[in-house]
Amino acid sequence: MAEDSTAGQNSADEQWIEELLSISKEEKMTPKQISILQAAIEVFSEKGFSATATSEIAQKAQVAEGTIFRYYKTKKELLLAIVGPTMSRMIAPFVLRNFNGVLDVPFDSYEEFLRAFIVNRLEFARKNFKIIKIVIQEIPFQPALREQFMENVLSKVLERVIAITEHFKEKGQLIDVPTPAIIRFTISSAAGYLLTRLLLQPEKEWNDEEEIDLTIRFILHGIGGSPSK
Amino acid sequence: MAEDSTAGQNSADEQWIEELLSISKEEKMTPKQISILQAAIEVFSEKGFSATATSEIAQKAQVAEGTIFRYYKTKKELLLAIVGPTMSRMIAPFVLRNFNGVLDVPFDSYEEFLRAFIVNRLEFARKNFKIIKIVIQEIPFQPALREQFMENVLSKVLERVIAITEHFKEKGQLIDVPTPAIIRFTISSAAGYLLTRLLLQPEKEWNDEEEIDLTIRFILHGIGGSPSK
Amino acid sequence: MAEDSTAGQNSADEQWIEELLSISKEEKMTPKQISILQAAIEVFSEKGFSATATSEIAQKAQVAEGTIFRYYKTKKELLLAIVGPTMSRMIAPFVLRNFNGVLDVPFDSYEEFLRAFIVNRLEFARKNFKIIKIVIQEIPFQPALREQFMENVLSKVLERVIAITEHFKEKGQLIDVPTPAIIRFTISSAAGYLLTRLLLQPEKEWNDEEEIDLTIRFILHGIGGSPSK
Amino acid sequence: MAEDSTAGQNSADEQWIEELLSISKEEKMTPKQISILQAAIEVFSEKGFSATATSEIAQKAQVAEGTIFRYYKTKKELLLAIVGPTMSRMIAPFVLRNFNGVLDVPFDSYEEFLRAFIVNRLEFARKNFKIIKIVIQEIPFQPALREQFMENVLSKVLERVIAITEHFKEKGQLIDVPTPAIIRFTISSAAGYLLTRLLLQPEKEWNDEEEIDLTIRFILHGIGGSPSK
DNA sequence: GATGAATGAGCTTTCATTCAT
DNA sequence: CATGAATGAAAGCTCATTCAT
Repeated sequence: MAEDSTAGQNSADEQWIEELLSISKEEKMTPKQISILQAAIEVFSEKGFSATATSEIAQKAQVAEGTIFRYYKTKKELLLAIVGPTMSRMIAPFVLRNFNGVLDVPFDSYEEFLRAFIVNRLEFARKNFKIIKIVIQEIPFQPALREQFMENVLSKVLERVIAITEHFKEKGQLIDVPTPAIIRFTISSAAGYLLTRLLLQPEKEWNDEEEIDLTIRFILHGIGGSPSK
Repeated sequence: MAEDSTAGQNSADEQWIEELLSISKEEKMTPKQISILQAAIEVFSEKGFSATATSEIAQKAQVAEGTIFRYYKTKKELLLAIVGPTMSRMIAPFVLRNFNGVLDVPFDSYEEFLRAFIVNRLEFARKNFKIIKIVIQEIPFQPALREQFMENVLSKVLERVIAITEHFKEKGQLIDVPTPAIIRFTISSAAGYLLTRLLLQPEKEWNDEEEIDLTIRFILHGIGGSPSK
Repeated sequence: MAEDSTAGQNSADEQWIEELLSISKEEKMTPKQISILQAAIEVFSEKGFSATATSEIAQKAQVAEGTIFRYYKTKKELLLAIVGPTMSRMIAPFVLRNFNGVLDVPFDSYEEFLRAFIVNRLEFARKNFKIIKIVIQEIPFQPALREQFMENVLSKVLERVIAITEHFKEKGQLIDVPTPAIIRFTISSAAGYLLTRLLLQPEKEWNDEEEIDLTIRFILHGIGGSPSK
Repeated sequence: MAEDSTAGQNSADEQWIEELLSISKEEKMTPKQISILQAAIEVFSEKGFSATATSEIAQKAQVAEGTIFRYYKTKKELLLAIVGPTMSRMIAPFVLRNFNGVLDVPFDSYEEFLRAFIVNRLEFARKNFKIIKIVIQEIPFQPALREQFMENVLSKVLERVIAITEHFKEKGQLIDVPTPAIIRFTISSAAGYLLTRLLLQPEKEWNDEEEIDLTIRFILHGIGGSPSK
């Protein structure tokens, strides 16, 4: 329905709703807490974690300074509260289909997988742009974050992606190159598009479908011309 | 050989110490100033600019805190003094050969260009790893930095790279895909290798020559297996 | 009687505590804020504005240093908060009787006016001695202060005093000398008494009534002996 | 002589020359030292002693920072070096004629004395305006200064002025009022003119001769009209 | 729960003073 | 003599955190 399709195109500012929903399954959040998180996401992504004053978050959240510390013992804990759940959801599409240990690859071709992967992560990145920016900025400086990322995100994603890659290698859809390299090529190319699309030239008019097609074709066949022929 | 030609380009980068310290160009730097810069690079890259206390820089540089401010009026000025010259040197290999407006492409094949480019930038990134990390971390938050980067680095590099790309497109060595996309694919793939190599898995034993070969082959021909068809 | 009428004017000044603390007018002040102001007045008048450390104010006010800056964003703002209201009250007796534009001179003789004026300002100066000292010390160096003084205090007082002076000149009670000179003579003589009384020889035993009588007689008749002939 | 009278009208900025001459009798000053003093006078009078940085003095004097401390061990010593000699010269006209204890009053009338006194001190104040400003500003805060002023200046001047006053009281030229009061009246009136003339309205066009006449007439006869007569 | 006044450690920056050259 | 690099104590100010209300 129109409802749904437009919902998919929701403004980036509403990213928190989705986030909150996934949290609300665990614990209820008060409106104050929600606006604290909203404000913190806003200011952290704009100024960086260290350069952000809790007083500014409080002001933007229309909340007393003390209230922030009622919910989150320290400023760092507030950071983790924002970034943790989003990191979990980064891997959702990879683990969802992997439950009960069955290695099932629901794609007929690597191309199909690639397209689903890029489209899906583009959507995710669009919705969680600010939080992702925070994650990337702070991972180098927050050991807790890096550890969580390595253990809960990267390793699980890799595990899954390795399986998929080798699945298609066996099917002959991928050339016989070490799996880590193939994964690196794929992710580099996909991430290159996402970054250009959302960060470097966000205001440019993009034809996503076309660009994704180009990107996939590149991943599969490269950019080398065949003049020899 | 590619080895030699890139080595020739490297020679510009090899002066990095002198150039970073701008000894050969503007004024001499005192040992104190040098150790301030070194300490600042160390701590900024380790903790981030905002989270770094000038007192820590002073301590690491074995210098009184006031001494820092004799050389750099503010902490931000110190940041720019570190980052500015390095940004200039990021583009050195691109502008060097572009002098007097002649569009000369000193490579017979795109592959040759690619190899020279990757080898050269890998060397540069290895030597300037910490500073590059600082640049990447602070560009989103320091308008002065972003502006300088956009105007002095990115635009000049792109201008040159566009010329090179279209040169090889005309020679039929590259497929007929919009130039921006080709550049994006190339840079994504190269950067993907550099990041993995230096940031994500720096401790892994890397066979650079082999990996660069793989990466170039990927850029030119992709990872799609042909036999499946 | 002069006594009564000046007492009536004094009543405005007698509220100095409340008024300085602006309790009756704008907002309530906390005890901490009051003791900050009191400590600041003390130390500023004793050491001068520039030579006063905020840490000393904090210590004297039994308050953490940060608390000062909760109430006053900068040290200079604290100065203005002390000095501003007092400057306003310097002119109170002059504007009070000037309401609704009517030029009324509630004194039968210049002598009566003089006595009321000197008594009233002596009282005011006695009560606000330290603040006045601060004002005088800082006016040459604080443009904001000087401007405020010129526009809000001096011009209004002069306007009123000119009117009074010309009123008594018309009545023949004052000789025909340019009004600015007359005002200068009067204020010099009155201020000369106040300064000697409060600043130069504060510990001397003063018979104020007698000295004021002498001063008024001087202003009116000078010190020239008549028998010279 | 013409020499002398024009020398008396020297521009205010050359006040230091006169000062230096009076010092040079004791010890030679180097050009550096002179420009340090000049610069210090300038900046102290403009910003106040405490708010002045020695670095600014050095800069304005075209001298290295260390040079200042070669001549004056501390910043305060520099202040005293400026202010001390000038204070001595404040009393010059009073002590000059008082040598060998003879009480000689070289004036036939108090009026004559007054005129000489005011003209002379106006000239002095004009030449030493900036230094006098510094003296007045810093006396409240520098005990050393206050002590020197009290002992070396005020007491000697008073001693002399008391003698003069009583001389003319005996001659019947002054009314029989306590001498301290008479002195106060005289000095207040004279100082009132000097301050108005040099500080409050320096840019106004003044007819000094006329104003001094008015002031003297005021001191002697007051401003009271004689309508009753 | 929610507040926001209060804190004090710590920040960046200034500055009088020293001293090797 | 003169310099100016170097110092480090102290300045003004910020900010994460606490706690009485």
